[in-house]
Amino acid sequence: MPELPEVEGVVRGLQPVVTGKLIKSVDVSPTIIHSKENGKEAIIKGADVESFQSALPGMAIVRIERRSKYIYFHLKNQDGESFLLVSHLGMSGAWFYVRSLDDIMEEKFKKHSHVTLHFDEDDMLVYADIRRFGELRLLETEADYPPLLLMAPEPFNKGALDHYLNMSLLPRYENKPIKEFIMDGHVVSGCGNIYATEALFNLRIHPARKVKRISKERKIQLFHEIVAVLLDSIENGGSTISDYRSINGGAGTMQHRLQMYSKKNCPICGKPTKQKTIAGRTSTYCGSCQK
DNA sequence: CACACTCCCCGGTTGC
DNA sequence: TGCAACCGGGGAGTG
Ligand SMILES: [Zn+2]
Repeated sequence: MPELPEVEGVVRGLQPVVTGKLIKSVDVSPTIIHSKENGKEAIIKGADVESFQSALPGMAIVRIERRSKYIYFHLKNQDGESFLLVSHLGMSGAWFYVRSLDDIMEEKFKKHSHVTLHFDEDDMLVYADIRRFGELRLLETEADYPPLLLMAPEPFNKGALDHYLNMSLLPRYENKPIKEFIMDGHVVSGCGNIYATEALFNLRIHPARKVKRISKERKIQLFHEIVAVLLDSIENGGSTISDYRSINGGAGTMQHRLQMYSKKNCPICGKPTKQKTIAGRTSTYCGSCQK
């Protein structure tokens, strides 16, 4: 599952190879066309296939950046007008920069290639998504899709800590489990199940502890731990678990450094770890070490 | 208006 | 070998 570090890895992989490319045409898989015809918002969101497909040709990719778990492709058309192609990888999305679809080595991704941006006959960027939880949106600005404006600041930016502390005092959050709180994209950008699990374990905080039962000092420590874990993961290329792939199917090594996520035994005391569903997500923790 | 709750989107994986 | 249940990021809809 791509979280902030994994998306950062994808963006760093994309930047040198597709910045400056001019989109000549766009292919959409029959599967997606079929779903869209049945009224489903399959991958291509907020637009029908035809308008998405006809809008992109003639646009150039001028810049690529990560914002939370989203990839922003900044585009410019021939008249110099700016657009934003926003990509979220969902559970199983991946980008492949290839000469042809056959260059996608893993069959399960090749089989689920859904959107192809063609730059030339043998030069293309392919979006593959096994479970189709990902999304692509063509906007003029972020404001065209208001949820983007509600995302928490980037965790590495000044202001992110204060934002998080302020949110922790709101009625809607004070009774929430701390794990649900830090995984909420309106509170912290880009922290999903893996890194929330790690940060809480590293600080010995029980994932179900209520937000209001954590001191300000402890909350500050936790925020800094989340940042530290995210940075460590970025340095290690992210965690390659199940369907996450970096660009062109590459793998990270952070999964080998995880202490608690998907572990059977606690690395501190050796007792079997516990599992609890918090906010609909499986949460692994040590019942002895985490309070 | 704020909040709580449910549903949906999928297919690989798991378990009976 | 078959098949149903399970899982999950995050928006949208309902009450
Ligand atoms: Zn322990």
